[in-house]
Amino acid sequence: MDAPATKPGPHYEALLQLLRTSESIWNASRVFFGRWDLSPSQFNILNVLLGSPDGVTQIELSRQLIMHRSNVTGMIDRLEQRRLVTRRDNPDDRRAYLVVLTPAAHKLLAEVLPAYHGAAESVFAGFSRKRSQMMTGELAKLEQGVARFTETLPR
Amino acid sequence: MDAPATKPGPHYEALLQLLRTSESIWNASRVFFGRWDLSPSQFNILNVLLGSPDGVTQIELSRQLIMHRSNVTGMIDRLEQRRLVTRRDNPDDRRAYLVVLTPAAHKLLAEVLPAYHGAAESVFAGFSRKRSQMMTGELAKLEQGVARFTETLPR
DNA sequence: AACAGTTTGTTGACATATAGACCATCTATT
DNA sequence: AATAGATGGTCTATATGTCAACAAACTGTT
Repeated sequence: MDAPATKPGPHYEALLQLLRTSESIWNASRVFFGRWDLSPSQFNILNVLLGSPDGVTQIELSRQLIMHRSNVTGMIDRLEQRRLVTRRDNPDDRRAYLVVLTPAAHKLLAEVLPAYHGAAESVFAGFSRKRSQMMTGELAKLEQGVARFTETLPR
Repeated sequence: MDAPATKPGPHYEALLQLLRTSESIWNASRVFFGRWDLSPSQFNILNVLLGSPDGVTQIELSRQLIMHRSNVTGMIDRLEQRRLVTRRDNPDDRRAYLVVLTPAAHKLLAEVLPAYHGAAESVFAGFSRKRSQMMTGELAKLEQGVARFTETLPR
């Protein structure tokens, strides 16, 4: 008899389903962005940069995308090699760069973004706008629950 | 004027929120499982194996966990080094192993699982059971939408 | 039985991710 | 001004992930 001694319950089920769903979205997005030779993570970086024409420091990118700063180094390296971003010197802080999009990246995003929005619509076919809004609210609340929980953890 | 020409809409918002929420759950789970020196991915493998006492082939693991089979090789390698799983020869198919949990892994999971279920409850504090069930249903439906969409993609 | 096509696991190349150490630089306190 | 502490970016080591190519073994057809 080595069955687990605890019964999962609907909260646990929801958690697993959430992770499963997001994983399938992430995988689908990899195929989707592959048409432009982009990874989902690369797209996310470009997307953040689009909102800040004056440039964003790498540490700021790491915060917005919830990744370690050492990871940003390599991501920006590869995007720079592909001439999609440039590291601009920051006169206010000689430690930090300001990462900005190149014109080529703007052109690329002008093509990708509408397709991405369209893809979202297609995935949510059968969901009313109201239902999506409800879902966003629930997920945001759940995210707060996660944050609350994280603070109770050691380390 | 280089603002994006498309308006996102609530479906798009929900998609982004879903990805954000699941990312924060994943990060929280990394800290959580760290107490037992496990990564979330390692836990997921052990969790699947727990449900199949007769063992699971690596390709089957890759399907259930939605990862490439080449990734399973390394994951099982490391889990085997830590003596949490063993590769058992499969008489019915000499290409494939049957991966099974060691007694040590059973012991570990008996400690981790209740804590994990408890963590799920804590994260979902403020959600009724019914609401979580609703959410599971919505997410499952969304996952189907993703699958449908994926089939429309080239490649 | 022989063959073609498929499937399983491994390998190598690479991208993406964390963590820690390190240096240069910034900030605050004295 | 000097210095102590914090911060930004990089580097190394390692884990996790994809993909393509390969060998061994399986399956179905003839």
